[in-house]
Amino acid sequence: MKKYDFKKIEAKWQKVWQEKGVYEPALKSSKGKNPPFYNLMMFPYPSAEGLHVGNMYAFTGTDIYGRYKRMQGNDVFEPIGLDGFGIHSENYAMKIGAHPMKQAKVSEKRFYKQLQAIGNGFAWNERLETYDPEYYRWTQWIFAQMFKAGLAYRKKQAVNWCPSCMTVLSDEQAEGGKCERCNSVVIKKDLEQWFFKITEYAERLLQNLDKLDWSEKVKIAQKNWIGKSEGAELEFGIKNYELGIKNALVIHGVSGHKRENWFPWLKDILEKDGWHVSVPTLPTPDHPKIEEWNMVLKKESTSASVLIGHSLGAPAALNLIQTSNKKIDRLILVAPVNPKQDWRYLKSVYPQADWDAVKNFADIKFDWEKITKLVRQVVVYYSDNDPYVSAKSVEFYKQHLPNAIFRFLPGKGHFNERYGITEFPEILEAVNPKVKVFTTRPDTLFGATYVVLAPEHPLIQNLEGGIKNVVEVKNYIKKSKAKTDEERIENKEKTGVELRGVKAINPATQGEISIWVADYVLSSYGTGAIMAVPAHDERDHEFASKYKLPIVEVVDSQDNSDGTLWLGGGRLINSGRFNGVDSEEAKWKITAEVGGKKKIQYRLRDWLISRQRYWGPPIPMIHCEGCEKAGKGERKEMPGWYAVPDKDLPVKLPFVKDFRPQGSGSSPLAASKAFRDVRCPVCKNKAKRETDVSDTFLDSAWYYLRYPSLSSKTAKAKAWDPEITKSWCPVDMYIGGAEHSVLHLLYVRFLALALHDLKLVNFGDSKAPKGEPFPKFRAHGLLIKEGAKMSKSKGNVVNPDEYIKNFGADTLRMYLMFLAPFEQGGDFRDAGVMGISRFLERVYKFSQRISDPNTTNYIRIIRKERKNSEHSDVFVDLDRILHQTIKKVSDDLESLSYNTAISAMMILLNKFEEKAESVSLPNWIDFLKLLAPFAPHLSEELFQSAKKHNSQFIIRNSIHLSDWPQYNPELARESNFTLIVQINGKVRASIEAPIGISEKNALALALRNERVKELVSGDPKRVIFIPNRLINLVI
RNA sequence: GCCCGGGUGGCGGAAUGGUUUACGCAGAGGACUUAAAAUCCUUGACCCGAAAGGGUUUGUGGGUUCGACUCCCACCCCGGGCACCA
Repeated sequence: MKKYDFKKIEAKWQKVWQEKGVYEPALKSSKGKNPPFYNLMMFPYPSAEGLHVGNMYAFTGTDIYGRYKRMQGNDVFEPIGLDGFGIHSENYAMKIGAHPMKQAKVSEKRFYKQLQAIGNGFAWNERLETYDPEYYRWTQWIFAQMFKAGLAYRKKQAVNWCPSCMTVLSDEQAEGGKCERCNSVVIKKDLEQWFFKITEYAERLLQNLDKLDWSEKVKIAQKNWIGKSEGAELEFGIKNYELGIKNALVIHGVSGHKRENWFPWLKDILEKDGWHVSVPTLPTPDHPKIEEWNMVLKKESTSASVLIGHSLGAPAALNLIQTSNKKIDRLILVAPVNPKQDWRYLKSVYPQADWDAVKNFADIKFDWEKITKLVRQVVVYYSDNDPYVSAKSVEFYKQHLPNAIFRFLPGKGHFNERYGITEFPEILEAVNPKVKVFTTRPDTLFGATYVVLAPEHPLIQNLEGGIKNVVEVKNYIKKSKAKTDEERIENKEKTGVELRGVKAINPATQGEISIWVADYVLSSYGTGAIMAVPAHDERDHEFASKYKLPIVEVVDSQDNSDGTLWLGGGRLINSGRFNGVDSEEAKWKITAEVGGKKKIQYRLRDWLISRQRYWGPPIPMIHCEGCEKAGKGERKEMPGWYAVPDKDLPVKLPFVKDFRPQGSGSSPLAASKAFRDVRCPVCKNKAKRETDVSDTFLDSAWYYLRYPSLSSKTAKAKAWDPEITKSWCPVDMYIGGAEHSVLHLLYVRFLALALHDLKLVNFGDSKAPKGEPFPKFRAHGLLIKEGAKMSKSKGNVVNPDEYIKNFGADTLRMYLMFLAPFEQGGDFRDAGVMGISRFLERVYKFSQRISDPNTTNYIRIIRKERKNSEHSDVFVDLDRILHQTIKKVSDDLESLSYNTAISAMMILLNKFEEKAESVSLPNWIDFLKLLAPFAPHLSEELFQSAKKHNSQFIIRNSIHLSDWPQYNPELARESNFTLIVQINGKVRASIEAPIGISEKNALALALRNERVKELVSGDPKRVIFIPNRLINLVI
């Protein structure tokens, strides 16, 4: 008898399959006979010595499904490639002291060899590697498309920075605030970064989830990550002036007029909020005389607490203050002219005005000391391109008003209509500051006893003049910004500082409440400010308790018996307590009453694309300073920026010797002048290349689109062929690890939806919403080893090569699938491998027995002859269990319940062995077909040898291209079953009974049973009969 | 803290509200062998019992039901994800 020589068998068939192209689908021909089925597994990243058994687990599970689909008559496409760009591979190269570009070639060879060895039905002609310039050319092209569509932008953001490795870290690498590699504490660093606007797609990404056939836990993870909350945005007024009179006076400049500029806008808004605003037209706007102006202004100013002076109105305002000798809360100077310095100049640019008159203003003598005493706070707005105000003038005011707040707003010119300034929110802020908060519980507004701002909140700077403890506040902000994530996590105790001297107004109660700055409020979520309701929010409660802030409970209108305090005169709204009921009605009622609005917030942040690393696709962007200055650029809002033209792609990653991350916060590529310095694609002057590379997740966000088109004629000219994409996408089945639940799987979906909106792809049928790349996704579980997590430090990492060498790929594949449910993951135990090894050994032996004419008499019996045979009962039996197994295995394959499918095959083999002489060749071939997806090599070998012994079965060249066994319910039907007899719910007997027995007959049968007779006397009180299962007698 | 997933023999794990423990591993007994390995056969939750049989048992406690691993409520433990998201 021959031995099961798996080494020989596996090598032989792998070669044949590849030569015959068994796994190559008809990608290009649109008239492929079989329906296309795109079966995809997440491709591996080569960041270690070789493939991990976890990869093997995932790939095998996917491959089995693909093979099943192929035998069901689909044209299955199952490609493989390497996600070889990125930090994982770069770090590995550094670790072993290699250059990533060279190491990539080494890993490539090794990984493909291993991938070959597991015997998957990969379409080897369509491999791709993300570091191949022919691939990343299109990754860059996609980036450019995103930029052109306004979906890529730059902003400054604090990123994770490891001071010891001197590099930026991704969030995944900065786990728990510590560097993954060197364990040092990660700090934050502000850097200009590229982002993709994934937040714009938040709602669609969320809505579509319901229509996707995905593992539930992954959908839930994505939902949580997107983090939609519905709530309200409410405005709290701020009182930061001592005089408390809502009365403002606006003073225009030369030829200014109250109907011009932002004056009407400001007046309108302030008056709605109960202010009195006067914007007088001064008597001689084109021939300004200070005496005349003062006369008019004095009348208007008697009750003003805030003075606003624009242009020449600024010195007018200053003069008014010193002559009227009255206390003023705030003085706001917008583009303040200094006549002493500017008048000759003014005359030259605006000759129609009477500038000799303006000269009068130059003679004003300012008593700076007096002014400073009379005005509590001065705010000055100025810009860089103001033709009437020189830098010297600004300097002049800075010198004499050292305590004023100077706010520079670039590009605003002279702050009038000529520069598009008809609305001026910054000045509104200064006159009448408000703070917006986001809350999901507006119904608790009556319990809001203080307001908290994030340290980065811009309002703090605005209020500076009114804050009495500015130094303390500034110190706090500095400290919390320097805080590491680790400190924020470990130092759970909340800290904060009150902004003394300013108060917020609770819009429901009109009561004054304190304002705090505290780092338990995040600047990146909502408005960066909250209303604190300590009675109904644990975090606020903790903070309020620590700083002795009032805690006011909002109670139900039916229940105010416990002496609850009230702000705002005891208005009651319907609301719950700490974790109590909150009614939707109350929420929106109060929101409307205080003039707030409904608001939807997402937790999702924009996708940070830049990496200051070497091993990735260079971001294909060019920055031209000349164009920026001229206000030119590919997109209006980003002057100076151009995408690299398509014809210049790819921007090849140069080989640089020192690829290690720099300490400077820029990529190692920045050091290469040859790479960095380019010509502007538009003005042809000197310009600079972006030197950051893009995130690895961008590489893997579109690979599935490239695979089917790789061997088409258009592969060189296009990222993908629209025709091919249309027939092969979306992916029919996608399988991968749950660890990619949020990042990879969300990025791919986002990019696909964006590409769909840009009309760059067009797929999606009834299976899923348009543009969704993966209508069906299943997450596999995690493998552990002998009850413990696999890790290199423990030395318990399973090396798949070893098992393939000792037991064969088929055994390893099958054991991996048998040890636990695929989607759950399980425990790899060496002892368990033996069980499968034995099973395949037995399969091999049984096959030998069938093919040996000396040991079997009935092997060639076919159906017709069997009917009259003396063994016909046995044949019926065998057919029955075979067809039951066909059903079981088919159903289990569909639901990826591989472990139970294998167990069913074991049961079948046991039965075959028991009745070996009666097993027919067709029976046996059906068994082999069931086995084929799991043990592709062995089943092929035995199938081919069975073919030799009987030519009457039509067999195509490979078992993997043969038809899946047809389930016949007639043959699977049982004739008898075990009737369970229960008495009072307890099993007392089991009797063999025919299927379909009636209740009456079943009862009679039960009562005839000896055991039952002993226990039952007289008629049972009640009989419960479950057809074909049990009968329960209640006595 | 929140959100998932799970808790069944010595172990990995099966089980449309209907015989708990399929299949496999380990164990015990036997056959073959000088012997061992390999292979094959038998056995196999626990307690009482010589046996027939009886009782107990799916993390804990309750509930619904003729009947609960399965459904409901409360709690405990383990694994994973998110984490000051207002």
